[in-house]
Amino acid sequence: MVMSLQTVPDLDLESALKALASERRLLILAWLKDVETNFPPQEHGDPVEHGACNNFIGDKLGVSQPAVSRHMKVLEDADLVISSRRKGWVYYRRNEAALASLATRISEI
Amino acid sequence: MVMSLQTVPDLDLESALKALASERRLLILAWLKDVETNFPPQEHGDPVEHGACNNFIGDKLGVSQPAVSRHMKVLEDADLVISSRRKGWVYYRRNEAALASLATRISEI
DNA sequence: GAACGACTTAACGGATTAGTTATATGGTCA
DNA sequence: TGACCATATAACTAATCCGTTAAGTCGTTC
Repeated sequence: MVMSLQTVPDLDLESALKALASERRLLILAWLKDVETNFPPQEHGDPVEHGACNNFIGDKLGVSQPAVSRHMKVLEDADLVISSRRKGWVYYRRNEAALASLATRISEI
Repeated sequence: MVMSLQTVPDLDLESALKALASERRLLILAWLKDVETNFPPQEHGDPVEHGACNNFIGDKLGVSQPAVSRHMKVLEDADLVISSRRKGWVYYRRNEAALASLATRISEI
């Protein structure tokens, strides 16, 4: 797949908007802006490089683990976060390129 | 209520996102960018000043009249469109200030 | 290889959303 | 005033969303 430096052409506007249209998921994205501040220290997975792990997000969100899993799947399916698996944990970080592209697309609505 | 020239401070991000997270409503907003091109001529209500009337939007959308009414209510409740009543018809136009403000808010997510 | 732990999937229930048709409501105009 | 017409509301149904608990999967680690 080819993409330019500025945009993420195959970003699905409607699914991205649906993913954002949730207070909990907006919270998660806000927390992921500063993983070191918003989450406890992690043994594996650098907070800046890999993000925060599913488990910690769930603790902070105050919902069950399956609920977090699904929220993160919605965000990942919409390409707004990127996951990486390390030593049994799943870490999520923001997809800044897609988020920037989404903002541009919305400015054209 | 005081608002600056640039932003709409009381814009409810979540309800605006929920309002946008619908293919039909995205279509409506796109059509309202150019009412003269996208809708038949109207007797009352200037297309540029007042927008398009509920009835025409429904025809174009291909759903029942109550369905349009509710879509427009969602958009209006989210402050993304502005309605004006004239001679029994309701016209809707885009709220460009709110849409611009929303784009800014989303660029900060 | 067996136990453990993080995550996923399944199954269920309640709330919301989106469509329909039928029925008000209410302003316009003869 | 009375008929008409655009819109709004009501009532209902189907689909989706979001939470839960329980069970399954799979890699880690001892």
